[in-house]
Amino acid sequence: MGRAPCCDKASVKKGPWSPEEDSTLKEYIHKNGTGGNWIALPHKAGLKRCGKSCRLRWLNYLRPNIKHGDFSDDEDRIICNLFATIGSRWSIIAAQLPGRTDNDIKNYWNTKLKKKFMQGLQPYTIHINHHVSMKQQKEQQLLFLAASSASASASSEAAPLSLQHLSSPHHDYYSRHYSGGGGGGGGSSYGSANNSSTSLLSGLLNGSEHHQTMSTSCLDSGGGGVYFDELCAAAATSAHGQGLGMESFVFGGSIINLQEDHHKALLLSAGAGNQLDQQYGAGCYDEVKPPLVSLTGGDDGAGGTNASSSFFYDCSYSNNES
DNA sequence: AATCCCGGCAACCGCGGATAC
DNA sequence: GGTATCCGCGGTTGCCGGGAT
Repeated sequence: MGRAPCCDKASVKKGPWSPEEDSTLKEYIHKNGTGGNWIALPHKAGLKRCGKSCRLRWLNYLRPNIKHGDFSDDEDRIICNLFATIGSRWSIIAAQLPGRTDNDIKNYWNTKLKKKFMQGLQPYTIHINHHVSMKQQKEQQLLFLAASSASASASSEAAPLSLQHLSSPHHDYYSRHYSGGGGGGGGSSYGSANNSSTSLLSGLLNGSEHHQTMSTSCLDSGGGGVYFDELCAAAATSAHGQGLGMESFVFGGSIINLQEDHHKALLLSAGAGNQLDQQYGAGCYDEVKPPLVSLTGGDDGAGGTNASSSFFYDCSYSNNES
């Protein structure tokens, strides 16, 4: 059975909003609020519009403190970083940019920023070597995009600061345990994408071809924002072969031994991501035996922790130019 | 000057998830 | 637990204006 339409399409007006409609909607919401029901709102306000249309108009144009156009370099950087981390989650990206709407950012990305971003992009291919679910394939595509985007940034003059560190890695093979702040509030897939992209990023920057089996454990406590810088810091540090010993990592001032304190490490990584903001360059990783790569992600420290998903890939990635 | 093409952007559509009943 | 409804999101469409021919 199909879903009932939210309004009578024959009797609602479509197309661009007139100034009169704008002021009617604005006045109504200022006086009465949205009432928590967008479907009923146009009727109450005396508008011949669909509730969804009213909602969109209000959120994107009429509500206070909306900014349009003139994206700053900082905003560009944030958008690029977040896109590389979580993909086209425009609402999450918009949440990091006060006054910007998801639609605005989406349009800006599609029309301008993407081209800027893709300049200098190296062609890479990821080969999935065994059957994976559709969801996993989707994530894999996201990882590819994230890795590609990050690679492009690393070679661009306008590269995000965090990514400018990513060059000439010292080791022949990276197989590490990353811990960084991930995407809070969004669920497991963000954590997966974040951290796997970090791994792929290291690999892509490292050389022409690698084969890994990746086990991605995702921790997410449903907290606040997305902190790609932490991932970059972790990736940057590992790319330069810095940090403490290979058996341990620093997190929030504590030295964590991964072999002995694995569970604690996971909890910490999920709950202390924000501390990496203060310890920007402190990479958090541990070397494990190839071909197993264990990746953990977390959020920005808000709320509790729960393990939300775990899955495996067997994939290789190669630089098509080599 | 007229036409075509293209980029930018506002708005719509359809889907998935959340919630109410 | 099942169904209906609403909300929010991301993808897509289509209009409009400006530049090129």
